[in-house]
Amino acid sequence: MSRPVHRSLKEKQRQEREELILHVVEDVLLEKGYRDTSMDEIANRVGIAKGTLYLHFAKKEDLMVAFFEREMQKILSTIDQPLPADMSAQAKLEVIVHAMYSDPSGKRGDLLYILFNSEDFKITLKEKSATTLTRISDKVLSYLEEGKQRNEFDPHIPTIIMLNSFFSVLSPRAHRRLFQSGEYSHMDVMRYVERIYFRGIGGRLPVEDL
Amino acid sequence: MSRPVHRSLKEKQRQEREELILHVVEDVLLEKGYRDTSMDEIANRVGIAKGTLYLHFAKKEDLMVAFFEREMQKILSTIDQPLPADMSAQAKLEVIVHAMYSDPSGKRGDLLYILFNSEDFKITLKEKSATTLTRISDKVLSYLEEGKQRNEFDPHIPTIIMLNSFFSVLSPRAHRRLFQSGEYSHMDVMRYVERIYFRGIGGRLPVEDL
Amino acid sequence: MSRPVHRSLKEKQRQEREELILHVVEDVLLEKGYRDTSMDEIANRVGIAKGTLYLHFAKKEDLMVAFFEREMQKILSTIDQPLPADMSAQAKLEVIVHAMYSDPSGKRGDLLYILFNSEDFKITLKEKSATTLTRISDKVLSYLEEGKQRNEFDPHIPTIIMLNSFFSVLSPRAHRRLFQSGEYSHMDVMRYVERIYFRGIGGRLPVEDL
Amino acid sequence: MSRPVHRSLKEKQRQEREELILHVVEDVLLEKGYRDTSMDEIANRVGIAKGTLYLHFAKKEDLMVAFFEREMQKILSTIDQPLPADMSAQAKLEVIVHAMYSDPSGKRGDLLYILFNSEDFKITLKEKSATTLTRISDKVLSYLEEGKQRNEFDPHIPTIIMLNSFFSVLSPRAHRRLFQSGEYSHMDVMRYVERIYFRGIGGRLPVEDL
DNA sequence: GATGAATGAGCGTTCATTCAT
DNA sequence: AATGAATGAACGCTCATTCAT
Repeated sequence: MSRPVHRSLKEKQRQEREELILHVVEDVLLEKGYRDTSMDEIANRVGIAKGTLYLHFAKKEDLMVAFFEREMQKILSTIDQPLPADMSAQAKLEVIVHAMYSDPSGKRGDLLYILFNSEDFKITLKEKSATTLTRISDKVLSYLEEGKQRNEFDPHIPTIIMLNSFFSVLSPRAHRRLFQSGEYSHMDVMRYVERIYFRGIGGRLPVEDL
Repeated sequence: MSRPVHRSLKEKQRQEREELILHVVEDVLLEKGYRDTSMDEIANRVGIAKGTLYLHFAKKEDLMVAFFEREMQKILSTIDQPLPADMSAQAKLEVIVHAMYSDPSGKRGDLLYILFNSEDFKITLKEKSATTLTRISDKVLSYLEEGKQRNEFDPHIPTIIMLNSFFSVLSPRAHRRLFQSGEYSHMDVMRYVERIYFRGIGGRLPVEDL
Repeated sequence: MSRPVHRSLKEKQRQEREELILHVVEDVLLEKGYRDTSMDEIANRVGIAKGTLYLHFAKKEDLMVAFFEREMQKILSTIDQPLPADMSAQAKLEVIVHAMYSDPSGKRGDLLYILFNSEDFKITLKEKSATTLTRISDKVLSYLEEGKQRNEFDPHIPTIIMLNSFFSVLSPRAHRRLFQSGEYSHMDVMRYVERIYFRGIGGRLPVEDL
Repeated sequence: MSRPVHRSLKEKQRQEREELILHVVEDVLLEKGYRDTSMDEIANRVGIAKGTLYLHFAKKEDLMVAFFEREMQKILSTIDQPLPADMSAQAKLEVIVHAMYSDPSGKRGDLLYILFNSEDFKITLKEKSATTLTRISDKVLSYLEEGKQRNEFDPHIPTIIMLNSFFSVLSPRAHRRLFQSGEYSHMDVMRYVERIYFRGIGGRLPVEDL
């Protein structure tokens, strides 16, 4: 029975390294952006030879796709759970906002930002991992529709425009410097921005403001 | 006394060419994005030698900085005129929105988008041309403050957060596909997004919605 | 006394695997040529690890040398049997031609072709396995000499030139497309080419042509 | 009028260097074969930077195609002149043989040999420069047909097989070592091989042999 | 000043070979 | 003995920058 153990050990090590690689990718992406992230630098930082990197991911693009796919899966797994039917549409959307943007460092949001804005890469990635992205986007869309039907949100604004605004206004990249300077916490900033967005689409104000 | 004349003639030609170069940069940037814009292509399209390009701008980055600097100066010159004191803060901000994003083609907005998103380039650029950007930003900031004092806008939201949201939500890039698909006009989209933003910060709804 | 048995068992397995490897090499060589035959592919097709391949052959080149060496040994063993003394020199040479080039598929000829033409590889190979090649070549040489003495072949042509021409004109690779297109059978082509060669060196025409 | 002069000077230098590059390509190809000829080595031997090589030829393949195209054009220009109608077919073919294979060094033949045998490269090249190659081949074909009609050559042998044999038997690569060892001159070897070929296809013997 | 030929560091990718297990 | 993960030198190619003319 030593074989399976051995194999799963190897497999475990492999996955651990893959994790390590993806971790480094995250760092470098955040520092340098997509185009300036070189396979050499990733390999060096991981502490492996460049060839080894290619044992895990056959192309740079594959590596990046894997990275973002994983990132989006994390979000999806958080938001894919059914929410109570009596929950307001806004509350449901707030759950999604937190899944997407509320990690302590604010990295998640920055990465999504890079994903959505990385020039040429964007197109390819969207083709390859459209599914996961679409599923997230569809979820948001359905809650926005629901909110309009329930008269939570302004029915005069096209849902598709609400959807686009959801992703652009809530992206924390824009607000990055604020919580990096320490003036506001990441959480504070997100709360204010949510308030702007939801009031903007006709939603209610948080209780504390009444 | 022929020297000064000669020199200013030369100088005029020089500036004309610089204009031409920056014009071409706009085209190529919009077509290909920052990273895929090569010095070769710019020189070719302008009809000058690559070396000549480097007489005007010592580095690719300098060229890009100059381009965006000029772009922001255009905006600044439009919004720098004093507005009637009895104009509402929101109306004043709408003037700025239109200066920034409302050219018929939507090019301006796309360029600002490229500017704000061009990976590593962004950081450098902000260092070099912070002044102009700051002056635009200060203008927006002062109108936001004014609006809060006049009770047009929600005083509970920090102005700095309103400011950041102003730039992120109103960026038309996010909505690009919408008016490129023809579903909505550029103007329609901007109107809806403005509505979301201004209502979001506590502003009034446009008259038509009352 | 169990050791020798064990060892010879191991040895037998080893040789069987070596056979298997060389078989696979044949396939891949024919499909891809020398340079595009990778150690990875060979190991995969054999079903062993790449490291194991290197236990048998220390370098890619060694593997190739071994393969061609064996190929030539096969030819040698066929042509090494003594032929009837009253057989004409031409008939004897035709036996060799058939040993070298006449397998149903035409594979043998293609392999010799690859051997003789594999760019840099050729030189090294000739050094390492000159012996077997020389023995084949000597056989041909002796029959050519014999034919000249018996007045079968033109005594004015240096035997060494006859020898070189023997290998070049009879290589079926040159004629490959012909029998691959189906216009002529492999056998037809070989017969015509033999006719050209033997008449060329002064030999008789086949009976059917008289 | 200095401009045209200047330009043609530049152009001249450009062509001179292109010549130099193609010369180096010839050397390296003969030494290492197609696959082992690297752009780095070519550039180094020419004494220019790698990038400069790419100013002349956009891809390795283009460089190789250019090289072989030029080589074949040389042959074509020699054999494309009309020959006297009363010349025998064999004499006409001998003109072609000399054009193809009779340079003092025997390099030409070796290069054609590399061209015809360079594994993957062959296919691409044949596509790109099929025309020139076809024109040479057609010329040979037409003379062979002519010879058969005039009863110079054996009408029982298919012309296409004569054609293939023409290129394979007369390739001097096979005979390289002979004249490299000094035993026979390049010219001697070619004369003997021609004799074998032409007698082989039913042609007459040279006068000296009667 | 204007040119554009020349440069060379850097990129993503491959693969024969090694070596810890 | 057998494995296959790991290596790293080498490849073809690009492009911002320089510099002789």
